[in-house]
Amino acid sequence: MEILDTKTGIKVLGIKDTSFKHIFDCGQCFRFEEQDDGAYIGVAHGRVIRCSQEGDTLYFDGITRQDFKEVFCDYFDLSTDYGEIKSTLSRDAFLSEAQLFGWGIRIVRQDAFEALISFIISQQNNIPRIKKIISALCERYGEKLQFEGKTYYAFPTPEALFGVCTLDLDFLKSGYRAGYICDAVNKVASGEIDLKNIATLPTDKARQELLKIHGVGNKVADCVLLFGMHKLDVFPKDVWINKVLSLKYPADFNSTEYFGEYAGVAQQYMFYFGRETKIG
DNA sequence: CACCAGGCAAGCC
DNA sequence: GGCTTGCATGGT
Repeated sequence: MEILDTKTGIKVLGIKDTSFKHIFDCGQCFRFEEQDDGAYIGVAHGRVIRCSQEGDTLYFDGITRQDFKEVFCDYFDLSTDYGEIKSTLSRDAFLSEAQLFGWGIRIVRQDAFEALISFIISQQNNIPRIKKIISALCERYGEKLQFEGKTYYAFPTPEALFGVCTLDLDFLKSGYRAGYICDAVNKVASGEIDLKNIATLPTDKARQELLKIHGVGNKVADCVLLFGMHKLDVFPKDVWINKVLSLKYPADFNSTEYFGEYAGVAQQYMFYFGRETKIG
Protein backbone atom coordinates (compact mmCIF):
# COMPACT_ATOMS: atom_id res chain seq x y z
CA MET A 1 0.00 0.00 0.00
CA GLU A 2 1.11 3.53 -0.71
CA ILE A 3 0.99 6.19 2.02
CA LEU A 4 1.09 9.89 1.16
CA ASP A 5 0.98 13.04 3.28
CA THR A 6 -1.91 15.47 2.93
CA LYS A 7 -2.41 18.95 4.40
CA THR A 8 -4.34 17.56 7.35
CA GLY A 9 -3.05 14.02 7.71
CA ILE A 10 -2.32 11.13 5.40
CA LYS A 11 -3.94 9.19 2.61
CA VAL A 12 -3.52 5.53 1.79
CA LEU A 13 -3.96 4.34 -1.78
CA GLY A 14 -5.18 1.09 -3.25
CA ILE A 15 -7.16 -0.38 -0.35
CA LYS A 16 -9.88 -2.70 -1.62
CA ASP A 17 -12.88 -4.21 0.15
CA THR A 18 -13.16 -1.27 2.51
CA SER A 19 -16.09 0.96 3.41
CA PHE A 20 -15.96 3.10 6.54
CA LYS A 21 -19.72 3.21 6.49
CA HIS A 22 -19.91 -0.58 6.71
CA ILE A 23 -17.06 -0.80 9.22
CA PHE A 24 -18.60 1.68 11.64
CA ASP A 25 -22.29 0.96 11.10
CA CYS A 26 -22.11 -2.83 11.33
CA GLY A 27 -22.22 -2.72 15.10
CA GLN A 28 -18.73 -3.86 16.04
CA CYS A 29 -17.65 -0.61 17.69
CA PHE A 30 -19.48 2.19 19.43
CA ARG A 31 -17.24 5.25 19.41
CA PHE A 32 -17.34 6.59 15.84
CA GLU A 33 -19.91 9.08 14.61
CA GLU A 34 -20.80 9.91 11.04
CA GLN A 35 -20.33 13.57 10.12
CA ASP A 36 -22.45 15.70 7.80
CA ASP A 37 -19.93 15.17 4.99
CA GLY A 38 -19.97 11.38 5.39
CA ALA A 39 -16.65 11.16 7.24
CA TYR A 40 -16.41 9.31 10.54
CA ILE A 41 -14.72 10.77 13.61
CA GLY A 42 -13.99 8.69 16.67
CA VAL A 43 -11.48 7.63 19.27
CA ALA A 44 -9.50 4.41 19.21
CA HIS A 45 -6.36 3.40 21.06
CA GLY A 46 -6.22 6.79 22.76
CA ARG A 47 -6.26 8.89 19.58
CA VAL A 48 -8.91 10.89 17.77
CA ILE A 49 -9.08 10.04 14.09
CA ARG A 50 -11.15 11.24 11.15
CA CYS A 51 -11.77 8.71 8.40
CA SER A 52 -13.08 9.35 4.91
CA GLN A 53 -12.58 7.83 1.49
CA GLU A 54 -12.89 8.18 -2.25
CA GLY A 55 -13.14 4.67 -3.57
CA ASP A 56 -9.96 2.78 -2.77
CA THR A 57 -8.22 5.86 -1.37
CA LEU A 58 -8.54 6.25 2.39
CA TYR A 59 -8.02 9.59 4.14
CA PHE A 60 -7.00 9.77 7.78
CA ASP A 61 -6.84 13.10 9.59
CA GLY A 62 -5.59 13.76 13.09
CA ILE A 63 -2.91 11.08 12.99
CA THR A 64 0.66 10.92 11.80
CA ARG A 65 2.22 8.50 9.38
CA GLN A 66 3.81 6.86 12.41
CA ASP A 67 0.43 6.47 14.16
CA PHE A 68 -0.84 4.78 11.03
CA LYS A 69 2.05 2.34 10.88
CA GLU A 70 2.04 1.59 14.59
CA VAL A 71 -1.68 1.56 15.31
CA PHE A 72 -4.27 2.23 12.62
CA CYS A 73 -3.02 0.03 9.81
CA ASP A 74 -3.57 -2.84 12.25
CA TYR A 75 -6.70 -1.32 13.75
CA PHE A 76 -8.40 -1.39 10.36
CA ASP A 77 -6.84 -4.76 9.60
CA LEU A 78 -5.57 -3.40 6.30
CA SER A 79 -3.00 -6.15 5.83
CA THR A 80 -5.72 -8.76 5.64
CA ASP A 81 -7.18 -9.63 2.24
CA TYR A 82 -10.94 -9.49 2.75
CA GLY A 83 -11.51 -10.35 -0.90
CA GLU A 84 -9.88 -13.67 -0.14
CA ILE A 85 -11.98 -14.10 3.00
CA LYS A 86 -15.15 -13.39 1.03
CA SER A 87 -14.34 -15.95 -1.63
CA THR A 88 -13.60 -18.48 1.10
CA LEU A 89 -16.97 -17.68 2.67
CA SER A 90 -19.08 -17.81 -0.50
CA ARG A 91 -20.63 -21.11 0.39
CA ASP A 92 -24.35 -20.44 0.11
CA ALA A 93 -26.72 -17.98 -1.52
CA PHE A 94 -27.70 -16.20 1.67
CA LEU A 95 -24.16 -15.54 2.89
CA SER A 96 -23.22 -14.35 -0.61
CA GLU A 97 -26.09 -11.90 -0.51
CA ALA A 98 -25.13 -10.71 2.98
CA GLN A 99 -21.50 -10.13 2.03
CA LEU A 100 -22.46 -8.28 -1.14
CA PHE A 101 -24.52 -5.99 1.08
CA GLY A 102 -21.74 -5.42 3.65
CA TRP A 103 -18.88 -5.69 1.14
CA GLY A 104 -16.65 -3.15 2.92
CA ILE A 105 -16.73 -4.58 6.44
CA ARG A 106 -13.42 -5.23 8.18
CA ILE A 107 -13.11 -6.55 11.71
CA VAL A 108 -11.26 -3.76 13.53
CA ARG A 109 -8.76 -4.59 16.24
CA GLN A 110 -10.24 -2.86 19.24
CA ASP A 111 -8.49 -2.60 22.54
CA ALA A 112 -9.43 -5.73 24.48
CA PHE A 113 -10.37 -3.91 27.67
CA GLU A 114 -12.56 -1.48 25.73
CA ALA A 115 -14.27 -4.39 23.98
CA LEU A 116 -14.79 -6.17 27.29
CA ILE A 117 -16.48 -3.23 29.00
CA SER A 118 -18.39 -2.19 25.87
CA PHE A 119 -19.93 -5.60 25.30
CA ILE A 120 -20.79 -6.02 28.98
CA ILE A 121 -22.74 -2.79 28.59
CA SER A 122 -24.32 -4.03 25.36
CA GLN A 123 -26.22 -6.89 26.93
CA GLN A 124 -30.02 -6.55 26.88
CA ASN A 125 -29.55 -3.02 25.57
CA ASN A 126 -29.99 -1.01 22.36
CA ILE A 127 -27.19 0.54 20.33
CA PRO A 128 -27.99 4.24 20.94
CA ARG A 129 -28.08 3.66 24.68
CA ILE A 130 -24.93 1.52 24.59
CA LYS A 131 -23.13 4.41 22.89
CA LYS A 132 -24.50 6.89 25.41
CA ILE A 133 -23.33 4.89 28.42
CA ILE A 134 -19.87 4.26 26.95
CA SER A 135 -19.55 7.93 26.09
CA ALA A 136 -20.46 8.94 29.66
CA LEU A 137 -17.91 6.49 31.05
CA CYS A 138 -15.19 7.94 28.81
CA GLU A 139 -16.09 11.50 29.68
CA ARG A 140 -15.80 10.79 33.40
CA TYR A 141 -12.73 8.55 33.47
CA GLY A 142 -10.97 8.88 30.11
CA GLU A 143 -8.13 11.12 29.02
CA LYS A 144 -9.20 14.40 27.46
CA LEU A 145 -8.29 14.81 23.78
CA GLN A 146 -8.61 17.81 21.45
CA PHE A 147 -9.36 17.64 17.75
CA GLU A 148 -10.45 20.41 15.38
CA GLY A 149 -11.47 22.58 18.30
CA LYS A 150 -13.62 19.92 19.94
CA THR A 151 -13.06 17.80 23.01
CA TYR A 152 -13.04 14.02 22.86
CA TYR A 153 -12.25 11.40 25.47
CA ALA A 154 -10.18 8.26 25.30
CA PHE A 155 -11.62 5.05 26.60
CA PRO A 156 -10.46 4.85 30.23
CA THR A 157 -7.63 2.55 31.16
CA PRO A 158 -8.18 -0.22 33.73
CA GLU A 159 -5.90 1.76 36.05
CA ALA A 160 -8.07 4.87 35.79
CA LEU A 161 -11.11 2.82 36.78
CA PHE A 162 -9.43 0.63 39.40
CA GLY A 163 -11.40 0.54 42.64
CA VAL A 164 -14.78 1.68 41.28
CA CYS A 165 -17.88 0.29 42.95
CA THR A 166 -21.44 0.21 41.65
CA LEU A 167 -22.31 3.41 43.55
CA ASP A 168 -19.51 5.24 41.72
CA LEU A 169 -21.14 4.26 38.44
CA ASP A 170 -24.66 5.40 39.32
CA PHE A 171 -24.28 8.37 36.98
CA LEU A 172 -24.00 5.97 34.02
CA LYS A 173 -27.55 4.72 34.51
CA SER A 174 -26.34 1.39 33.27
CA GLY A 175 -28.66 -0.51 35.58
CA TYR A 176 -27.65 -3.95 36.75
CA ARG A 177 -24.64 -3.88 34.42
CA ALA A 178 -22.79 -1.55 36.80
CA GLY A 179 -21.83 -4.45 39.05
CA TYR A 180 -20.59 -6.39 36.04
CA ILE A 181 -18.44 -3.44 34.92
CA CYS A 182 -16.91 -3.16 38.39
CA ASP A 183 -16.06 -6.83 38.54
CA ALA A 184 -14.45 -6.70 35.09
CA VAL A 185 -12.49 -3.54 35.89
CA ASN A 186 -11.18 -4.81 39.17
CA LYS A 187 -10.25 -8.27 37.89
CA VAL A 188 -8.33 -6.71 35.00
CA ALA A 189 -6.71 -3.90 36.98
CA SER A 190 -5.65 -6.24 39.76
CA GLY A 191 -4.06 -8.61 37.28
CA GLU A 192 -6.40 -11.47 38.16
CA ILE A 193 -7.52 -11.36 34.53
CA ASP A 194 -4.65 -10.78 32.09
CA LEU A 195 -6.16 -9.78 28.75
CA LYS A 196 -2.83 -9.68 26.93
CA ASN A 197 -2.11 -13.22 27.97
CA ILE A 198 -5.66 -14.40 27.24
CA ALA A 199 -5.29 -13.09 23.69
CA THR A 200 -2.44 -15.55 23.14
CA LEU A 201 -4.41 -18.58 24.32
CA PRO A 202 -6.32 -20.96 22.06
CA THR A 203 -9.90 -19.76 21.57
CA ASP A 204 -11.61 -22.20 23.93
CA LYS A 205 -9.12 -21.62 26.73
CA ALA A 206 -9.35 -17.87 26.24
CA ARG A 207 -13.14 -17.98 26.42
CA GLN A 208 -12.94 -20.00 29.65
CA GLU A 209 -10.82 -17.28 31.23
CA LEU A 210 -13.17 -14.48 30.19
CA LEU A 211 -16.15 -16.37 31.62
CA LYS A 212 -14.62 -15.96 35.09
CA ILE A 213 -15.80 -12.35 35.04
CA HIS A 214 -19.21 -11.82 36.63
CA GLY A 215 -21.52 -10.63 33.88
CA VAL A 216 -19.57 -12.23 31.05
CA GLY A 217 -21.34 -15.15 29.39
CA ASN A 218 -20.72 -16.84 26.06
CA LYS A 219 -21.98 -14.00 23.92
CA VAL A 220 -20.00 -11.21 25.59
CA ALA A 221 -16.91 -13.43 25.78
CA ASP A 222 -17.19 -14.18 22.06
CA CYS A 223 -17.46 -10.48 21.22
CA VAL A 224 -14.30 -9.79 23.22
CA LEU A 225 -12.54 -12.65 21.42
CA LEU A 226 -13.64 -11.46 17.98
CA PHE A 227 -13.48 -7.66 18.30
CA GLY A 228 -10.86 -7.28 21.04
CA MET A 229 -8.55 -10.19 20.28
CA HIS A 230 -9.17 -10.64 16.57
CA LYS A 231 -10.05 -14.30 16.79
CA LEU A 232 -11.86 -14.45 13.47
CA ASP A 233 -13.13 -17.99 13.95
CA VAL A 234 -15.42 -16.94 16.81
CA PHE A 235 -19.12 -16.56 16.00
CA PRO A 236 -20.97 -14.54 18.66
CA LYS A 237 -24.63 -15.51 18.92
CA ASP A 238 -27.07 -12.78 19.83
CA VAL A 239 -30.79 -12.42 19.31
CA TRP A 240 -30.33 -11.02 15.80
CA ILE A 241 -28.03 -13.74 14.59
CA ASN A 242 -30.22 -16.39 16.13
CA LYS A 243 -33.16 -14.97 14.22
CA VAL A 244 -31.16 -15.01 10.97
CA LEU A 245 -29.95 -18.56 11.60
CA SER A 246 -33.44 -19.83 12.39
CA LEU A 247 -34.75 -18.34 9.14
CA LYS A 248 -31.92 -19.35 6.83
CA TYR A 249 -30.25 -22.45 8.23
CA PRO A 250 -31.29 -25.84 9.67
CA ALA A 251 -32.26 -26.12 13.33
CA ASP A 252 -29.25 -28.20 14.40
CA PHE A 253 -26.86 -25.98 12.42
CA ASN A 254 -23.30 -25.58 13.81
CA SER A 255 -22.17 -22.11 12.74
CA THR A 256 -18.56 -22.52 13.88
CA GLU A 257 -18.09 -25.73 11.91
CA TYR A 258 -19.93 -24.46 8.87
CA PHE A 259 -18.25 -21.05 8.56
CA GLY A 260 -14.82 -22.23 9.72
CA GLU A 261 -11.80 -20.00 10.31
CA TYR A 262 -13.64 -16.81 9.26
CA ALA A 263 -16.90 -17.49 11.06
CA GLY A 264 -16.67 -14.15 12.88
CA VAL A 265 -16.48 -12.23 9.62
CA ALA A 266 -19.50 -14.15 8.32
CA GLN A 267 -21.28 -13.25 11.54
CA GLN A 268 -20.72 -9.54 10.90
CA TYR A 269 -21.97 -9.71 7.30
CA MET A 270 -25.11 -11.46 8.49
CA PHE A 271 -25.61 -9.27 11.54
CA TYR A 272 -25.32 -6.10 9.46
CA PHE A 273 -27.53 -7.45 6.67
CA GLY A 274 -30.08 -8.77 9.14
CA ARG A 275 -30.38 -5.48 10.98
CA GLU A 276 -30.22 -3.08 8.06
CA THR A 277 -32.70 -4.96 5.91
CA LYS A 278 -35.03 -5.81 8.80
CA ILE A 279 -34.93 -9.45 7.86
CA GLY A 280 -37.73 -11.46 9.47
C1' DC B 1 -49.11 1.21 29.38
C1' DA B 2 -46.98 -2.80 27.73
C1' DC B 3 -42.92 -4.49 25.36
C1' DC B 4 -38.25 -4.63 23.85
C1' DA B 5 -33.07 -3.91 23.52
C1' DG B 6 -26.02 -7.44 20.44
C1' DG B 7 -27.54 -11.56 28.00
C1' DC B 8 -26.57 -13.02 32.30
C1' DA B 9 -26.78 -15.22 36.94
C1' DA B 10 -29.36 -17.70 40.01
C1' DG B 11 -32.58 -20.95 41.04
C1' DC B 12 -34.91 -24.78 39.84
C1' DC B 13 -35.03 -29.55 38.21
C1' DG C 1 -26.63 -30.74 31.74
C1' DG C 2 -31.15 -27.66 30.15
C1' DC C 3 -35.07 -24.51 31.23
C1' DT C 4 -37.21 -20.33 33.59
C1' DT C 5 -37.17 -15.94 35.68
C1' DG C 6 -35.75 -11.37 37.37
C1' DC C 7 -32.97 -7.72 36.25
C1' DA C 8 -32.25 -1.42 35.46
C1' DT C 9 -33.03 1.89 32.22
C1' DG C 10 -34.88 4.38 28.29
C1' DG C 11 -37.21 4.32 23.96
C1' DT C 12 -41.39 3.24 21.20
